[in-house]
Amino acid sequence: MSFPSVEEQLTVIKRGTVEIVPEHELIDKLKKSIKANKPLRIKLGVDPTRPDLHLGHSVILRKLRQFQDLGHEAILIIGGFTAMIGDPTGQNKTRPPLTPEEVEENAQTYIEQARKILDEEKTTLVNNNDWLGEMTFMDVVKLSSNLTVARMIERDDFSKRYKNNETISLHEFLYPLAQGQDSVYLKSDVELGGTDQKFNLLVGRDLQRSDGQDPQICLMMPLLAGTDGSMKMSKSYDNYIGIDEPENDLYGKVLSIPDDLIYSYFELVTDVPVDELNLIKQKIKKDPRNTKHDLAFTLTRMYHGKEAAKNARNHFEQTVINKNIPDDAPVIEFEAGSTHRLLDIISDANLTSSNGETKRMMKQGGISLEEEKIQDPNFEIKFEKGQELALKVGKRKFAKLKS
RNA sequence: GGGGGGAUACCAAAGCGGCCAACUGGGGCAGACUGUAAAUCUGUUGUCUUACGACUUCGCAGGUUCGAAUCCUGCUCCCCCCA
Repeated sequence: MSFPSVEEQLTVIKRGTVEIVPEHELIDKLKKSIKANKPLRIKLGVDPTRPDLHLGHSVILRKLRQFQDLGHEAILIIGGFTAMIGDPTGQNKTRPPLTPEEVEENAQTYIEQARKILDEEKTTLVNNNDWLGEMTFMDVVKLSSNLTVARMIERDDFSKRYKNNETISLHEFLYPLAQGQDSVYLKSDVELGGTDQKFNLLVGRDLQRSDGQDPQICLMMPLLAGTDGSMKMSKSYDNYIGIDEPENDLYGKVLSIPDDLIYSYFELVTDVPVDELNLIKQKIKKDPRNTKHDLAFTLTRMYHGKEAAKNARNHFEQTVINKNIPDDAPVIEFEAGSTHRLLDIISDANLTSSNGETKRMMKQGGISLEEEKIQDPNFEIKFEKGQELALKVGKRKFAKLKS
């Protein structure tokens, strides 16, 4: 196996990266790796608490993938043990610990989704419960003597919670230690993480050093902004775009991001080659509309393939721009000659959550049949043979009524 | 160990015996507008009902009262202060 030059590798590695601590050590490691023809061990720990991966997660997974493509060894740690503690990072509450069964289940879901991004063949998968779970209380005591309380409460999240009189459970202090111990155990060369992980990543360096190892490089990626454009993408803010999302939703959601996020999305979550990024920057200025469509297309293509991406674009143009009923709308069949209240049809098809909501939407003009707004809650349809009516509920729900 | 405070709809947070299905903000939904599923503006936001109205909801279980989210008792959980 041969590696690309240090220069070439750095170009890939630094794409979108916020900080490399310290960069010169990374260069040394890369040089040594080339010389010895030995891959670097790249560590990424994931928390199996939230099994739905979104583009925010993909930032870091893609970085790991890039390392794989450069020939390095990707080690994906499922935090089976650490999930039982719960990462305090960015939390203002103590997280409820998970049971081992939940961890196992979530880990499976995680891997299934991560395989869309990683090269599965070349990924070493481990569970930190295998070694952290074996440690004795004495081991933990020794390990924790490496850190001080002062240093722990320096951390933003802890000090904020402390000031606000919010609970900090003692075991939360152990999280960074556990994560750092992973690095010691795995002898990692590089650990990836979001900028919010800096503290945890640095602890790994400390612990490795005190174990006599060459400390790992910490590589921080930015937190991807969510569809609202201000907060980081997160399921709990409901501003996320899932990688499992159906193509039409994926496409549409990407289009809903604010314009000034377009570039960072290209940089962080697409497979567009590095040397095309500058071109894209120009394009955004000239033609934000189409560039954003390109972004939506690229992402849909990455997760669903080219064909699906074309369909999604088509679907968006049809439904959102032209406000038409899409071809793939679900079909509801009725007996010819029967009469039904529109209200009941909508309820039976679960297109709204209650009759009250349906009536409200009717009143507000959100329900239309064959492009005609229906505002009478008692509106009835008498079905004739061979009839096909297009029903639109709100802006995103459609159905075809057939008899 | 001692003292104090709190639990309200998706979230935050008012209400503190009838006018409360419950102020307000966020979020959601809808309409207008737009290159957009963005921004903005407007409306709306327990269930059933065309409507009148009925029913369920304010941590849990009881009680007082013509009437309780509001008062009393017990329980569960959370937080703070002192030690």
